[in-house]
Amino acid sequence: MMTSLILDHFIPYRLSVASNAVSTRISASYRKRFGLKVPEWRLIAILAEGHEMTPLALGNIARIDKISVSRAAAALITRGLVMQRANPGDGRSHLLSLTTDGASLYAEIAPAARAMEAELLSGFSARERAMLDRLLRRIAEAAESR
Amino acid sequence: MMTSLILDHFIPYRLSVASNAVSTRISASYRKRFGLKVPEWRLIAILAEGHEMTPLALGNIARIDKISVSRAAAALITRGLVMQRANPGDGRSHLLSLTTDGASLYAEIAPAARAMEAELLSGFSARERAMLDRLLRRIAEAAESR
DNA sequence: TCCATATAGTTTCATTTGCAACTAAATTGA
DNA sequence: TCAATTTAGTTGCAAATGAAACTATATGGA
Repeated sequence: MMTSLILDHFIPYRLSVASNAVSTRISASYRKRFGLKVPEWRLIAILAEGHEMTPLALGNIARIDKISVSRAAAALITRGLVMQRANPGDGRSHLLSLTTDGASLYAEIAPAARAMEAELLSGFSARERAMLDRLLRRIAEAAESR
Repeated sequence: MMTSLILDHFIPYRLSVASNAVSTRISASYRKRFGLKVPEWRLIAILAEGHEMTPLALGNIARIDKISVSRAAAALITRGLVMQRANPGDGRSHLLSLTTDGASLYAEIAPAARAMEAELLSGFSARERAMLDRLLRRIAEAAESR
């Protein structure tokens, strides 16, 4: 295929193409198999660690803005996957955690997610995976600073 | 910051975070300084190579679906940055190219884009940049296949 | 204490995006 | 040759996203 010189080695473009390709495949799978959107899946994955958490804390960890956290949390609560209780330390927010249904769903999704990742990275050596992980962290950090 | 174990080293997540961070910064800049959305910028960058091209060809190179190509091209034509002529080989499509205004705009944006990329990658060695480029290509290819 | 300001989270509204249906031209094959 | 199918591109409509306004609580300082 023909390629545009400037775009072709332009890292922001490469990043976008790679991210879209990966995200399209994986999010379609979350959606089809479990009825979850990406932000919902992220909240579940974080809450699965077992710590109660406010929407704000969740958003910070998941890198999701507060509006999306609010919507994702509302959807998960409606589905009975997440529950909330009053936050004793701050009346403006609630503490969120997984229900047993949420935990069961996570137990199903997590292996599927790992399998998809493994398939995606099947051509990569352990060194290459680690390198990719580190480079992505660094570039995200650089982009977020300032 | 606290991190979620499974998410933290999950490559699709890292990819999404990095891409969003980079894209947010860069696209805000395209938008503010030149009034261009990302797909519009991509079409311009490709057409700046000098070859007339159908929307289909543009979309394939830019990795943009045909609807977005159509909308981006329409916006660029309205702004007088891109022109079209009948495609002698196929009456269903047109051949697109930059106008002189489009070329001038590109001449302004390209250095700005390169500068932003340079800033973003200022902490990366040449080897690391090349590695990132290659790893991103490979993972996109893996995600797109099948 | 109590007012002013800041923060957490939600809701509303406008914009963006994406799918599906559509038009028009090209291709295939009987 | 001409009907059936495929392909290029656009448009209309519905869903998703994001910004700004809003509610409720918390915090900081006179």
